[in-house]
Amino acid sequence: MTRPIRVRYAPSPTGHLHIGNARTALFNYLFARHHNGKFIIRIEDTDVKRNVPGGVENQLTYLKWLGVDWDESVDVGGPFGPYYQTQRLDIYRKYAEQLIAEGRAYYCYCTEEELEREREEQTARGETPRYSGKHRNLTEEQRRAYEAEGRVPSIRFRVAEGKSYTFRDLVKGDITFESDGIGDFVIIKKDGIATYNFAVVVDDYLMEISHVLRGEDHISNTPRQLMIYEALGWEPPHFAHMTLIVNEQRKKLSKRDESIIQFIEQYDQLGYLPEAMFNFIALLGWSPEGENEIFTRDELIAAFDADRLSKSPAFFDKNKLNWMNNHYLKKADPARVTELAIPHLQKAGRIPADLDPQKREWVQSLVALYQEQLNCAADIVPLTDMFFADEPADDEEGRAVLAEAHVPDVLRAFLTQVEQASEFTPEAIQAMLKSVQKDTGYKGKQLFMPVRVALTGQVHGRDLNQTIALLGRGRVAERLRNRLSAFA
RNA sequence: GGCCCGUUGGUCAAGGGGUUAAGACACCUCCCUUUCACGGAGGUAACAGGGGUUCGAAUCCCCUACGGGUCACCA
Repeated sequence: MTRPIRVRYAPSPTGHLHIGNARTALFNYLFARHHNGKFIIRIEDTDVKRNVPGGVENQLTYLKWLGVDWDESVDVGGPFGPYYQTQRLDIYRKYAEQLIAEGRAYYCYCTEEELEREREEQTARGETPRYSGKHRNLTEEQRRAYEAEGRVPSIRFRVAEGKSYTFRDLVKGDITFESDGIGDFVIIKKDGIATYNFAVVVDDYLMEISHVLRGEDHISNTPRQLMIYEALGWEPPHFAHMTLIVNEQRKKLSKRDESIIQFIEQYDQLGYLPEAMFNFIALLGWSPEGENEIFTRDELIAAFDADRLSKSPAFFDKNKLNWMNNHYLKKADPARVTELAIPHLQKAGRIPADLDPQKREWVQSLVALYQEQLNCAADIVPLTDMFFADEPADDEEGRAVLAEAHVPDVLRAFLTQVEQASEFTPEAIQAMLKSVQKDTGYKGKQLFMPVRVALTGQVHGRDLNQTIALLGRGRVAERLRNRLSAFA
């Protein structure tokens, strides 16, 4: 308990940084930083077939993007390396052999097909599928016979009978498993590579990990790991199993789930802010004391407390994420938001790939005008449709406004002002509308709505003076004329 | 199916024997605003069900229901 705090995030490089993994990494990071401990990233690449090229880089890149940093890993090294499990194979083998020598593990020559058949039979009988222990006590002679057949063994851990294993989970409290529910499990695969349950124990021990914070889906792995700690005579770390993140169907977020964007990279591409993602993810399965929900990274480090980890599943509420990102976006420097928005406008073909200074300034003003409405930078495209369309697209409410009898009078008076204007700034436009009010006698909604809808097609929108200024005199005059001729 | 875990407003989510049962999102009302937003102030609304234990249960225990996780030579 008094040993130094060392925690780790141990992803398998099977894909891009997933929201659930990011959460695990984040909580480990917060825990480490809160306690002035070390945060380690270890790559669990023992399933060689599933490793994908670039998987490690993507994980690290987007962790950095989120604002997470680490003390030891594959890129920065550290005193407990190597940090790729496939570079630690000899270590696992050594401990596996030790277990064999002590009778705690044994060679198993069963083939894939034999095991499969066994499982099917058990399932058919309504039993829990589990290894029968067939090769538990092979004689030396039997072993030689299998070897002669050319069969390659795996190594299985010999699970004790009639024992129970209890651990104190920092989130769930005491959890107990009976060993009888667990069959002898493989620790070294036929290909000579350690399985997850074995490698994780050896590494966590050798890397002096003090606390294991991981997803609740690992609870049922814990007794197996406890058995290995026991067999090797090692003291296990403290465990904390965090609730899963679920979708609106209350199911664990799966990578195939279409309803929720799953990867951090995608949020980056859509123009979500890293500090908003950090804040949002930190609240997934954890809650701070007090009422505030907006936190900087340092505030979260200061506030983080594993005792406040939630027991019930965390729902990934994209509405709330949007609200939170919007909150950060509103406060962000307009220049920064503009940089985020530009690629989206370019991709949509709204603005040229290389912007001249004048156009750039216009885009900056456009983004600034819409900044407080953006849930993410990509929203700029649909929100500004009417600046780029030939004609504004009228919605239903807009059509109702235009049907009012006084509309042509207002538009005509405003057109006159526009044609005579010497400048076209928001201030000038405000003055023009004031004149229209004087000339026509219409004010308030009666005045503004016809102008707004005539120019934008909608009753909702941003500040009218600025909208008109950004539209530009030419387009404004043209739209007004088109509207008026439609009335005629 | 076995084993494990969970269940507080429409949605998240605090609270772990005595509370007017927080707060956020959404929604509604009002204020600000000559339009639209932003912002501000209010409001509606919850302890899955049944048994215990207790002077007292959302909180502790048991059962039921529902939801989830896991049962690999994946991690």
